[in-house]
Amino acid sequence: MPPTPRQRAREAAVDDIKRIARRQLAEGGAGALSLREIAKEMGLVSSAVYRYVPSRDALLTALISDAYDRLGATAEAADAELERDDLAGRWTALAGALRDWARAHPTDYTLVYGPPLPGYEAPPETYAPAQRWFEILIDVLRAGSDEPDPEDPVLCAQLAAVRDRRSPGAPLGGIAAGLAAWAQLHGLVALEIHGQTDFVLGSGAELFGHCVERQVRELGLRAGR
Amino acid sequence: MPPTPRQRAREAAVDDIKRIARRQLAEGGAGALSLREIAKEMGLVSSAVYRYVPSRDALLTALISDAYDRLGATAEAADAELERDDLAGRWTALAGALRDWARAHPTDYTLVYGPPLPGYEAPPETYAPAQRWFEILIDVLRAGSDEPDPEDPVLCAQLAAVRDRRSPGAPLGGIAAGLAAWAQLHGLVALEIHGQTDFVLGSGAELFGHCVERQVRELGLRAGR
DNA sequence: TGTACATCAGTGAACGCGCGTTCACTGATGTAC
DNA sequence: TGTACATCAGTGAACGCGCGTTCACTGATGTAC
Repeated sequence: MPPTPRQRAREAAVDDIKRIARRQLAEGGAGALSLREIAKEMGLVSSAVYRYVPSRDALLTALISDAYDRLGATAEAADAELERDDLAGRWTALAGALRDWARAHPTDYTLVYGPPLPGYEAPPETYAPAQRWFEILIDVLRAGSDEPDPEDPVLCAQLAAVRDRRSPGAPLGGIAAGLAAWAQLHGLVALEIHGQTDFVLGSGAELFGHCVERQVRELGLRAGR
Repeated sequence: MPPTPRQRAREAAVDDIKRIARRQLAEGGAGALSLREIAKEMGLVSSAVYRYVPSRDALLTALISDAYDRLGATAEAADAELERDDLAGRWTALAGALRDWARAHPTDYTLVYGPPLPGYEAPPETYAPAQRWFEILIDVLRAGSDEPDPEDPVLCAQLAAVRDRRSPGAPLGGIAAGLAAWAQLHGLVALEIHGQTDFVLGSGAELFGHCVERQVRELGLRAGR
């Protein structure tokens, strides 16, 4: 059954609310999210938003959950365009998708990977979508690399736990190198969207590309065919 | 001339204000910094804080500037304990100082490297202290590494500019590797204090140590003597 | 096709709250002669 | 050493503001018979 006009209007209103809310977050941080201001911008009286959103906190939760979802979807779309065995291409695409998405939506990136919002506890239902980008990364890593296993026994135990949960059979050295690369990608992206690479280099694109190339080489990821 | 009792009392009051302010930031983010609340905690009437601090924004500026200063001082202290030619040791110490300081003062770390505070523009006088940690890093890197120069001519031009400003004569491959390592350290620290590595590994210490060891090897940093 | 009723969107007033900042003031602490 | 004056810390009241949320309401849109 198709949605009734009322349902469509309702969904459109909720989308409007979220759109304005995201803009508020982008412009003024979490403290700037204001239901009253949203109502005003929509030409509604302040209490009317409560027809669409139960509370300010619930709206924030929805926005965070959406952000996870969008990053995951972007990553999956980028990954799906490539041959399964083109590991180098897939890694490069995933890294690029992360950077592009973060630059296009810095606020959402900060919601997902940045400092946790004070007084806000992520509800359990956001855990699974939170990990989609990471899942694909681990999937690509499954090919392994020829890095030697780390010596630290504590680290090896931690890595073994990650491996057993996500990627049985992969060598520990590869997992370690993958996590190291993951942290590097995050560092590059975070520094760039916070303006630190601009300050040092003028543009973050080239250093990012360079690092991704090195990662592909170091992780032993091969192009398919 | 020694400070008069009044001056000492004044400085103590300012320190109290900053201490409480830092706690507020840690507990509730930038939005939670409240002059009224500070006054209340000090047993003062709300207008009395204006004897010590001209405005909320000025207090915030002072806190950020303090944070840069403290990180710089911590790094310098860690670096000073080692022989000048013990490059491997100095790099490891700098990395460890960054991580320890960030873990001990996550709010200050976020002020320095995190998302810029909305509506807040860093005043020019904070630029210089902002770079102290980075300066030492570049200083250690001066020894260079045997990484080949990057191929991307745009990146090479950017790296050359950094080199000419900070470290004349260093090979471009070494600068690139140094910046890549810098981003990785930042990524590891940021992910850890935001709870992401805990989620994946349980503890970030071991992966951090592993990565720093690899960096020292890759950057070709030698122990002195 | 028409009518009775339920659902829902939106209104307008009000609640209590905490905020940054100003201002005229009191009284204590310092300084100059 | 004592006195006159300036500096400074702290008070208390007030300003105007925006916020989240509740509640009883009106009127339009849908649904069941």
